[in-house]
Amino acid sequence: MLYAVFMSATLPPIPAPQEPVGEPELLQLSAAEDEPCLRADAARNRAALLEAATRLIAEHGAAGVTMEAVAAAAKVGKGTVFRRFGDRTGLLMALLDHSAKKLQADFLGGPAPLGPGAPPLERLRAFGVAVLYRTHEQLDLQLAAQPEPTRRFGLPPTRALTMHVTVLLRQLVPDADCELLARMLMGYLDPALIHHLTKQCGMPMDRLEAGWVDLVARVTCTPQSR
Amino acid sequence: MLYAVFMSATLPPIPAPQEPVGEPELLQLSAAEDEPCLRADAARNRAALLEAATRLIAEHGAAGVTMEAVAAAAKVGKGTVFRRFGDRTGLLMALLDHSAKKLQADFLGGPAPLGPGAPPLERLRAFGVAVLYRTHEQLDLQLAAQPEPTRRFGLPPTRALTMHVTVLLRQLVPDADCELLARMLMGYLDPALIHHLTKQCGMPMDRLEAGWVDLVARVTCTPQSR
DNA sequence: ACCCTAAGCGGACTGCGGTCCAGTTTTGTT
DNA sequence: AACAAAACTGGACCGCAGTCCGCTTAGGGT
Repeated sequence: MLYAVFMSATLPPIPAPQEPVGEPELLQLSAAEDEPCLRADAARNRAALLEAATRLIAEHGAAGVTMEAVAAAAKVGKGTVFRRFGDRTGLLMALLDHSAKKLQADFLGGPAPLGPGAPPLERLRAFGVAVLYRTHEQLDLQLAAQPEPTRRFGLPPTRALTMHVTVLLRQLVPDADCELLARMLMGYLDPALIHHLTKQCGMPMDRLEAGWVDLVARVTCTPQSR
Repeated sequence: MLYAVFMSATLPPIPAPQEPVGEPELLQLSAAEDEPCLRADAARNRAALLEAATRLIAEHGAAGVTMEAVAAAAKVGKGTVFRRFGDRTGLLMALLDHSAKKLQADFLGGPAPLGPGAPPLERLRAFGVAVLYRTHEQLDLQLAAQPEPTRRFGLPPTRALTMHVTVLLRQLVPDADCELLARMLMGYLDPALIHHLTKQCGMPMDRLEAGWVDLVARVTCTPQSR
């Protein structure tokens, strides 16, 4: 289960500080393909680093993942870690990459009700529930991987999800401001919020799930509220 | 305009790491009253620190506010800053304290449509718009003051706002899960989101405002969508 | 006016994220 | 096989948030 992860890449080798674009642009499905084949040794080190990070998380929780520790555990210099992943957040996101890709594949081409084939409303419901549980499973990692507020919404994975929701919404409520609505719905799925509601307020997941369904119903002005 | 700010306190002198409570508890209006009268010198230093911080922000932006720099500018030891404000976030939040208190007073006891006296729906609309613009005015500070994800939702100011929305919602849609709905609506007002939409996507504030009104309409199942 | 104690103070110290660059390895070219 | 450019490496180095602890001082009690 691990090795697939180690081989998939997310970030450009040297992520030049990319200026955010003013216009929402076309869906950038596979945000990867940024790795124009690493040099042999680099690839090896990359895998070693991800493996080390995984081990450290398992042992000391996501909080215990120090860049220096990961470097040491992978028997590699600190600079190498940064060169490969840009920063701490980048490393952690690389660990989430596998599951992110899978989710994306599921709702883009997987079986109904998540994938195409089901009516939009059902897909939207299923989407929220799927994200909800995925996030719940990986809470600590998701939280630790949260970048500084300024970048939170610009990252490829988030944008892909938001875009998907936007598209579904456009089918359901064509004459609303679907971009805003989508952003909003995504807010409900924010890892930090899920953490707060479940861990700090003690809400069970069913309630969050029901909340999502209800929310979708309200936003789309569908009946069946609760 | 400045001095009122410097005199109002927000944080307990030595903020013991408070465990978050499992139960949502009663509205804790004035989250202050935590300062059981500082010693004269301490109060003086506190004011000096806030003033220094304000100056630094004006000169170098919120990003340039280093704890050491603030301490130096206020001619005070670094330890003093931390003792007084707990951490960087605490210091920045103290700077926002004044405007937070004002907002709170406005919707708790101020004139309609924000305060009591207007029907709940109007109040809710007005509330969102008010928060929207307040946040927009202080964007950099608000962003910089954003705590780590784990604490984002537990802080007194946020809780007060959420509670207010919850109460309004209960009047509007009594048999919905108003807590979740409120949390959701608050998500739309997240400083990070506002920053992203306005600064990175170039949306004008009117659109966000319209988005809020529409959102409220949908969530409460009121007509007048758009 | 003096003293005693708790509150406050400051700056040395630690740990981590992130940068830098001189040196090394890989890979394509002739 | 030899070479040169490009890519990668490692660890010294920097700045900042946050901690710690011995010293100072305010201010109530007598």
